Amino acid sequence: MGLRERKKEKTRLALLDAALDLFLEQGYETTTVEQIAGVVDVSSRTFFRYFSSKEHLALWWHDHGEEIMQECLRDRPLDEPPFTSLLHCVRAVIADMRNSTPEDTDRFLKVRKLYENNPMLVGRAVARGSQTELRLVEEVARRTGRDPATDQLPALIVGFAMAAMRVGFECPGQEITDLAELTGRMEATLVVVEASFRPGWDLAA
Amino acid sequence: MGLRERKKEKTRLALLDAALDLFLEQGYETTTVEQIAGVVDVSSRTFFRYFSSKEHLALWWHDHGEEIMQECLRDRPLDEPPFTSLLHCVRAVIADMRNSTPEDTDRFLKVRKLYENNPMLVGRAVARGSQTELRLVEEVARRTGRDPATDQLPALIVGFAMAAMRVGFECPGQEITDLAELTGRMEATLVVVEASFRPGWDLAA
DNA sequence: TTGTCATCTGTCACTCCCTGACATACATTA
DNA sequence: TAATGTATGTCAGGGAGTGACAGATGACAA
Repeated sequence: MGLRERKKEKTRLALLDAALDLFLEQGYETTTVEQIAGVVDVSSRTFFRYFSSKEHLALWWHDHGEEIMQECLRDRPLDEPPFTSLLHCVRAVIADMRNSTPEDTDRFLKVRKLYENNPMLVGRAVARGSQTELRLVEEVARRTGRDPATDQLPALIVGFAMAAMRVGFECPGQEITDLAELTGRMEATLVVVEASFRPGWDLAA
Repeated sequence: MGLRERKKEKTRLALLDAALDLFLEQGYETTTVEQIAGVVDVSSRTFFRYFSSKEHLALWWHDHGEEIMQECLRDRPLDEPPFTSLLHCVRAVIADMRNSTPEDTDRFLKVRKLYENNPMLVGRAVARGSQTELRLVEEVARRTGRDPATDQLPALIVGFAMAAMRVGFECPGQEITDLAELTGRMEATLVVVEASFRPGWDLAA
């Protein structure tokens, strides 16, 4: 990896960290792009070359998680019930969080705190991930031989799985200072979810 | 109702209709507030006095639906399982759509079409409704004697119910020109949802 | 009818988000 | 070291959204 790429990555992470800290200090809305760029000593224009929008920063982990889910889904056996597959994908996201660097660990916790302070950001994450969600629906439909145009079940399966992941990640109203605590809660949520559905519901006629 | 209020309501609806038509004709992003205001012959400043944002227009039905859900939940018997209560609330929203004026009927169909063309707007709706969703979680927790801070079940219950409503309303990839078709699909989705959960899951220990 | 009062509206000026274009500075590679 | 490609800063500008102020228009009482 050349000097150029190293510098880019460094700037990218510096922007991300500066933004997360400012968001938590003085609020998401009141923090301007100019401020964030100022901390890292780059121009606002450069900021937008690294992150397509201010939102993009706050939704950093979400983008990453969606990639993992898509990859993971492709690797699941075809005869596995689709909802089970998706919960495996959520667990893959959790595993990735567990295997992350200490720096990324801090970022996960900060993002969670940010979501707690700004619940609307969760919705913005849904908005940003709408394309991915559609692709997941397509994939689930393909794997189960269903037509997503006339059959809402694939959309329901994906919708429920994503809702489960969000609820697990948010942990509203709790002081969470440890990644293990966060991932533990996410796991616990998945266990509750698994016990909530009727066996075979995601393969119903 | 005085002339003043009638004029206001007229302007409000004119803005809404002009916006929906423009959104469907030339796209949501490319339509400017100035254009919408221009059609109705008011200033952009006045537009923002009627709708707090451009998004607010597109999310008109969503705001309305959330109000109904909150009211409805309060009227449900306390001994009813919470998820069942919420599905009743969704049905109250559907009933309201069925009882709406022909003008509102057109608007429902246009909004649905708009969501189909711009899936990210669904997420924006989630973002806008995040406060309401939190209140629903609080209410479900209160009614079931749970602590939303340590117990994710209330959040899951609400998350699943809202996901069900969204999936039913979206009807991705389908030509829908009739309100009865739309409400029928939403009902059908709810029936699928009701059959998917294990009895008593929303009261689990 | 008229005058007063409340409210609605338009204009203006402003901040912030975000983008395209262009010139410059820098890293890479030969 | 020279040539090339990429990253950055500056500048200009559009669109969303807001605060302040003045003028227009309904509401209402005398």
